[in-house]
Amino acid sequence: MYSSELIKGTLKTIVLKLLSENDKMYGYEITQKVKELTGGKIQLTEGALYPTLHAMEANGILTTHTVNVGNRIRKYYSVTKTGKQVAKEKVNEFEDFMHTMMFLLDLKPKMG
Amino acid sequence: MYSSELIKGTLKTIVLKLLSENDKMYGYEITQKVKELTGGKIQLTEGALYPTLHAMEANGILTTHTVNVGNRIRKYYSVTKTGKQVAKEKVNEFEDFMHTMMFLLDLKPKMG
DNA sequence: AATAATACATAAGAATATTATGTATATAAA
DNA sequence: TTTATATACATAATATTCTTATGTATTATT
Repeated sequence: MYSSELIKGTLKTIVLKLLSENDKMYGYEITQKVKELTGGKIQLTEGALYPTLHAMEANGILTTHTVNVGNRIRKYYSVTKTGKQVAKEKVNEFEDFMHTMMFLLDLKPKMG
Repeated sequence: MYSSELIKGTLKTIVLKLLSENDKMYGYEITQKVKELTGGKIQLTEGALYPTLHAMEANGILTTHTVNVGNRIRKYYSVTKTGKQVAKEKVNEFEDFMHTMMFLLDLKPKMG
């Protein structure tokens, strides 16, 4: 598990990337998939995930449809056309940022 | 310039890395160095930087000495022995995190 | 019967950053 | 010469984002 501050700001990027590759996923499924894919190193909390999903739906980035599975509710999220664009931009921005950070963190001292 | 949420949580890592490679730097110098090294893509704000520096000093990660340059004050920060260890850990953790994120973001869809 | 897993949601509080404001000197431009 | 920009610190109000806690409810496991 990474320190919480490290992961801040990456939640939307992670969720949008996953959703843009799997045409529908529900909240709990997203948490499990991320946990599985990262070997438990990233565990999304519900308190962070659900409000973010709601916000992205309100912003037209995601759409939902609710399904009853037995007696339980399952709310599937999908990226809209706009959402796909946002997902691409987010991922591109993050990759750019990672390169910048790699440069910064590998930086040799510049004396004087 | 990156979206602000993207940079959240990386401030300490950036500052500690820079300070662990340059045995002393002052706040304004740090903002300028980061701006220069990232081609303006990361611009630390004073409102974020100074409180963080103060906190790290209070935690024994940094030490300071103040110098008068002309009639202006300049407060130099240096990493302590503890701080060097923390810097290494922060950078290592970030590199690990970046690899995890690269994997996640390059992820191919797993249908079914 | 009790616990863990599935599945949603929200509220209180903590942490971190943005934006705005303040002080003050030094330099460059109009 | 006065105005704007750069240097250099600091803090307060606000906003954002996350953690932790709480709540409801079903299903599966021990």
